[in-house]
Amino acid sequence: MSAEPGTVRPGGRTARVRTAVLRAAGDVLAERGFAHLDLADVARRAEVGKTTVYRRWGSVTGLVADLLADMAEQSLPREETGSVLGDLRANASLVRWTLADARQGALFRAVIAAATCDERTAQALRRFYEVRVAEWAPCVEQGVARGELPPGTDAKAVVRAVSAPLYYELLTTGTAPDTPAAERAAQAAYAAAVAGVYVS
Amino acid sequence: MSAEPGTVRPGGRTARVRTAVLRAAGDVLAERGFAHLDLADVARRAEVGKTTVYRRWGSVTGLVADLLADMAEQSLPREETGSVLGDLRANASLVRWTLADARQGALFRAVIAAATCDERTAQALRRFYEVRVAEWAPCVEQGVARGELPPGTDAKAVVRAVSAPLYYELLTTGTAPDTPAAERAAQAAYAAAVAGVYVS
DNA sequence: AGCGTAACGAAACGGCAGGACCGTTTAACC
DNA sequence: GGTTAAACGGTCCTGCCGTTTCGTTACGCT
Repeated sequence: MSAEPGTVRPGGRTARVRTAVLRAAGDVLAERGFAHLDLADVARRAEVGKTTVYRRWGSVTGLVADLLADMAEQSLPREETGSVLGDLRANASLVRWTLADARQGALFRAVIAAATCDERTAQALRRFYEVRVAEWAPCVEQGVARGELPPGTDAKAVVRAVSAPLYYELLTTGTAPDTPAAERAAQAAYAAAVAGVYVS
Repeated sequence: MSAEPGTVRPGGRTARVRTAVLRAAGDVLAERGFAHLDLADVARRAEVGKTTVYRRWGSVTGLVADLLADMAEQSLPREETGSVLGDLRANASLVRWTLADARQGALFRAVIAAATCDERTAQALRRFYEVRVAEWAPCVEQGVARGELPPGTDAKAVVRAVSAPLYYELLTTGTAPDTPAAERAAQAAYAAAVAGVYVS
């Protein structure tokens, strides 16, 4: 557990290797999918020794988990539109755009698949969503303060309610949701919140 | 493509083998998860030749797809409570119960993972949801007819809106949703539908 | 009941993912 | 700039997944 390679000596080369491998893994994921994610192939594309990939990441799920952690760091700041519905719309649009993106959409599908197999990946996924949800929760809290939503509304629950139908559509239809779907997701979450469904 | 084993001569032995293998596969999924689904292991548990499993199902995803198709056949009839909200509650409860069940919950996780890798499995999954959603859509249509929901409401969209947060919770937290979560899912879908979000 | 063949089962085979070994490079510290 | 060991990379290899082969069983049909 201790002495994870890459943590003791995070100098120039080590960081370069990590960057190259994660980039290559993203490429493979986007164009070939999770099932064809071969660590040797990733190593070849990254122009890195196969041994290194196996030593540092160990398995496909480990690599995907690290890729997710890397993505969690570069999170976009949320917009503020002045109203809850506007903010939820912005959030829905952001999620939709993320899922529609070739690299990110493929990554999410892969991550979800990997999380059902591997506990470490599942933890990474949970942490990612906690961060994302916590980031957007304030817009709901502001809405409560402004009197747009009933007091006691569970802010995180509302944010999750926006994402849920979009991910559900991605998984059940296989294609990323379109703009009207994002609009409906925001509207639905807003309507439910106004009705007091998320009052704890 | 033609001459799929098991279709030409579906007599006693062939059917027995299919039953035993599907049962064993469900057991392995429930107790070891999708990642550890080894066809040789399944064959051993089913007391069936390894060759047979590979010949008839070919791969892990193929087996999972068949398992899903088998489950699709034994669908429970929906309840009718007399009100849209009551029916949606019943639906949410059914979904929750399904996801909480050890065998079925594990199966769904596996199917979702497999669907992201394999196109045939993805098709099987879509067909399954189409059937399930179409089965529950009438309760929404009845609600429209009774004047509980605005005319022009997309019945299937409402039904999907009930399931979405439950599946989302299963995937992002790794645990099956609880009873209050199911209640919220039904309430939220109802509130959004009343607000006219799903009017096409 | 008896025949033909679809489907099953045991064992041997092959390819490849994943790991072991060991020499080489280079980051970190003085 | 010199030293140390952390990390990289090439090569070989081993174990397992999936396949092929061929003999056996028993289902469907008349």
